[in-house]
Amino acid sequence: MANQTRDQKLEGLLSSAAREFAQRGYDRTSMRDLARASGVSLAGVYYYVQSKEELLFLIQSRNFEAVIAGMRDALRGVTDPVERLQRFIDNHLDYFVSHMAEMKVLSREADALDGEFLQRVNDMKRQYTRALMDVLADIEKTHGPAHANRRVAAYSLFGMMNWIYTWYDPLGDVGVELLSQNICRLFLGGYVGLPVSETALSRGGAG
Amino acid sequence: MANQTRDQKLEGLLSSAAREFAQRGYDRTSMRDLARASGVSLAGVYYYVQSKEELLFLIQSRNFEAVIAGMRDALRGVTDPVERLQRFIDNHLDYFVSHMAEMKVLSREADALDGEFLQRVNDMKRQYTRALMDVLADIEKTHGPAHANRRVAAYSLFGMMNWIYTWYDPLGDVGVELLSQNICRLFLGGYVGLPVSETALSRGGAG
DNA sequence: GTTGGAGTTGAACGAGCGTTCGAAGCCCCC
DNA sequence: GGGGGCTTCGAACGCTCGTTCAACTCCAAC
Repeated sequence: MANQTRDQKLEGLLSSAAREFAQRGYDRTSMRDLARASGVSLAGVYYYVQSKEELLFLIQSRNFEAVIAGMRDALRGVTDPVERLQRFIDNHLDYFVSHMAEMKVLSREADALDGEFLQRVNDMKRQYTRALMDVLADIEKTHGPAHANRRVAAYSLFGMMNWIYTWYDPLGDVGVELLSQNICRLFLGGYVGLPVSETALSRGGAG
Repeated sequence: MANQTRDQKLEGLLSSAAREFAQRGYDRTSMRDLARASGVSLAGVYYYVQSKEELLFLIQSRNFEAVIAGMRDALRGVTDPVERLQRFIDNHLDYFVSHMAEMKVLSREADALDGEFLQRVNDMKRQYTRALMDVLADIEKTHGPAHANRRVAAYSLFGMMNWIYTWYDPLGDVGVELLSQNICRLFLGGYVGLPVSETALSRGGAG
């Protein structure tokens, strides 16, 4: 291994920490585990990072920032609301699948942070959620009334997308393109495109 | 407090443990926290339970069993595939919302278990997933070709439903009936009922 | 009144945790 | 060849963790 700059070494530390956190979970992973995994001594880790919590924060915030920046790029100049949504979903899933460990940590260890760290990540969450809800509002304007509450729909879409950390295998037979297309279609048109007024969809008694 | 049977005390322990695990997370919650929360001494907890891990297992398996049993009850005798799906979703969300702490623990601490404990919970997961996929297969038979891969659709639906532990407030202005109706409609008909063949839904280049 | 088992406890154990720190290694520049 | 700032490290600190166990209380049965 040739010499690396300080930033490069921090990057490497973050990346192997993300892998460890994703595999064992944040709390079950010790700083000694991280040291071993990244080939530094235990004390050496603290030269790059002030605390274990900061390590988690850096993983979460850097990747969330990248997702948001990618989303803004992907939507820039696109005016058709449906295409905007499609790009939102594509960006999210592309980034998720190609940064599985980091995004698993971001999704699963959401409330392992405290104080200002937590606040800053939550700010990004609000920002990102707002962006999706704005896209949904545009879609409603052009494609008629929605079949569901906008906020419920937004969180449901995030649920579909983020839940993949529990089951999706990037090396399996479902490629990320198919995954993205499937989720996009599911969200926009449903599993079988059943009209909302369908009798069976009304709730209440069994009759 | 009147005298309680051993089973009732275990039940109470499990219930306050679920609350603590849901709030602080399994790993960050100590046996001393649980003792304090359930009004027993630290050693007293071990009279009812063999280990912290067994405590987590009992929370997960008992509630998962209840969800599965409720689902079988809800589907019994119902033949219309769409209504079967609706009841599957209703049962899942009703139970989830009325047992938020337990279900949050079940959803989030999925891989904190080891060995046989993990295996037994995973068996239930397979069983439950299989049941949903069978319902989806029935729907395809009666309502034409699906707009998405069946496995992806099943996991997406679980994602929508389980993700609620990150955002849903049972005391907020979205009641569980509305939530269930929304998710059911979203899954079956999509957000705005867009036909799958819609040009904007085809993927590929930006053009 | 004594016995015995169920329920409960305080105190302790060894282990592992996150973090710190003084000292050593390294390498470029004078 | 020697000074000086990055970088790395072994060793330790204080603390909390999950778990154990002998001893205690309580109360129904005899």
